[in-house]
Amino acid sequence: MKVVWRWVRSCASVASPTTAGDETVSLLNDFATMCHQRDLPRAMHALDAMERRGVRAHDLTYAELVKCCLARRAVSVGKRVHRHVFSNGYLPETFLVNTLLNMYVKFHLLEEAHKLFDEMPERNVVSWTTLISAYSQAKLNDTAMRLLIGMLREGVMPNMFTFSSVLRSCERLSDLKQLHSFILKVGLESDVFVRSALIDVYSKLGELFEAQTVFREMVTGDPVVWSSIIAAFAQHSNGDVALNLYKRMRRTGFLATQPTLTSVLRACTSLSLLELGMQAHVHVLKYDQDLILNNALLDMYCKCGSVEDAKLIFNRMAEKDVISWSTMIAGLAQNGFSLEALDLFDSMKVMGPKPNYITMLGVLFACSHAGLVNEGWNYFRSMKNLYGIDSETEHYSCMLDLLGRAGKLDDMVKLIQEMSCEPDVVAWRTLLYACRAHRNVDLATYAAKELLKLDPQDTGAYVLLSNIYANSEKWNDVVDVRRTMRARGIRKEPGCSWIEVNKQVHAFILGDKSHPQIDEINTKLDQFISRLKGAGYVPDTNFVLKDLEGEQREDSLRYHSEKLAIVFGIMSLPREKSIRIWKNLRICGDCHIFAKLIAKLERRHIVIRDPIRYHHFRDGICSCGDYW
DNA sequence: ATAGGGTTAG
Repeated sequence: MKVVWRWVRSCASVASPTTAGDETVSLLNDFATMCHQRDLPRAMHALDAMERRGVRAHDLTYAELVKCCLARRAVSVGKRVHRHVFSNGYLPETFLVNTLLNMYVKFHLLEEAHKLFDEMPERNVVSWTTLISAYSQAKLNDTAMRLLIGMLREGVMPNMFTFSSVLRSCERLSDLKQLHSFILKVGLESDVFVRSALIDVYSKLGELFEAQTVFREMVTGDPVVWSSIIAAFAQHSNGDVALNLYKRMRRTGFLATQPTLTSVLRACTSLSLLELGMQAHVHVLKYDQDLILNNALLDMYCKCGSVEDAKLIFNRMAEKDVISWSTMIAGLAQNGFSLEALDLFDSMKVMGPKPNYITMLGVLFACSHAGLVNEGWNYFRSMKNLYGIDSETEHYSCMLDLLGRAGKLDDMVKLIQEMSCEPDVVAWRTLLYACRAHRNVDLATYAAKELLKLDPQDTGAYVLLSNIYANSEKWNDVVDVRRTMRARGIRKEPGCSWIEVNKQVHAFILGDKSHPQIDEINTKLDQFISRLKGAGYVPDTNFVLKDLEGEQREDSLRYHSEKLAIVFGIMSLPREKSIRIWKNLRICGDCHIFAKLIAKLERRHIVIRDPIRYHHFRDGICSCGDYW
């Protein structure tokens, strides 16, 4: 192939300025000047004249022209230059073809790029890398990986550019390990682009430990490598590690950029650290035009239970995309403002972007938590027609939740049967929850069995089933379930509540007495309980898992972690501050009543965030309307 | 002539 290529090039008739006439010389000079000045119209005019005379310019000049087309986003002009460059059987230098290749890639004309790539007689590392990076960015990962193999087969050695591109197309850990050792062998691991890509991909494949190892081997500090590792931990619910890394990064002397701040906000969000999030907000103010950063800020305020601040930001944002709207709609719904969420969805239909399937999850959630069964059905049924959104399992789960809360167990079964996709763990679990709330033991048993078929390790299924039996006093069945759990080595996750006081997080775990002030908290809790009992509080033992009687049953409720956290909050925070608690399990009915009464008794605003939603307790009532 | 980090739901 190489021989033919040289031969063709030497035979092509090229007019060079030294042998051509004066007019041709000035024409070519003009052309070169236009190209360097990026004057596209006049350059193309000169090109017309050159074609009429059958002369051509130097390949370097054409490359300038192609870059000019790229900058002006002139697709058809670019294609004309492509034709001209290859006219009369002439084969341009590889760097010029690479420039054309790059142009097609940047115009997102992948097919054209690949066609040109196939026709190239000589392909160097830049040609391969340009194409690989194009496929990688288009998420056509298989093609990108196949191209890397083709490249190696032709004996072209990948460089750091190739690796940092192709790594992002690595979907299997085995491939990644192979690539990684190849990178080590050729000594490219110290390139900062390669390092940040390695961290990214290990993180994407859930290998945080490996990501951290790659990070630790960094010698020369680099802001993007820092940002990659911080994002890795923030995205995998290791908010505390992410925040510590961020502190270290700042100490090392790197400034907070938009991506790092976004990850910091996400970490604050997952840890419910409103105070710290507000501190980060101060830094965000520098970048108030950054859409992604504003979206993260919006989410932080919603998730940390401060909808008012979220609304202020939402209304002030100059640019809002589908994520901004979805975040705000879901945020309102989760905080108990379902009707406001649906109003916002109405405005979105008029003046916002097209809703996506996540937006619809927020809308259905709002209906579900407001008990709006008919509205929910309407939204669910019209999704496909109005917005072309297919119902995924998540949408079915929302609908099931809606029906379950409304006690429509028969409709739930019907919906599960007509699902277009296979019912998943969440669907069965939702049915199980509804059966508990509405005391349907037979259906519950069926749902639990289906659920355990899909996932025999589902702790929740055993606990729910056991609770349902306990609620209907079927103690023998309770014992059975617990025996199965023990046999399969399954343990109930202990209830855990956290509260932020003076920028420090205090954890309360069921049965754990390690908090330094635990005695004081317990005494205070006893006082509150007797005062509340005087005011008519009756502990609701329906939520006790154990087969115990009287005092003891009441006792195991007494130590629920959220009660301890509430009492600690009342003790440590001034009255004007909201008591914000987040917990790992859903709040039980007894703690819910307790929180309502204590909020009234102590004139406090209490916010409890569970894995699904928020409860704002104020003056004896909760924003969820006792419906959760 | 070719390469990097961030946001909604689950």
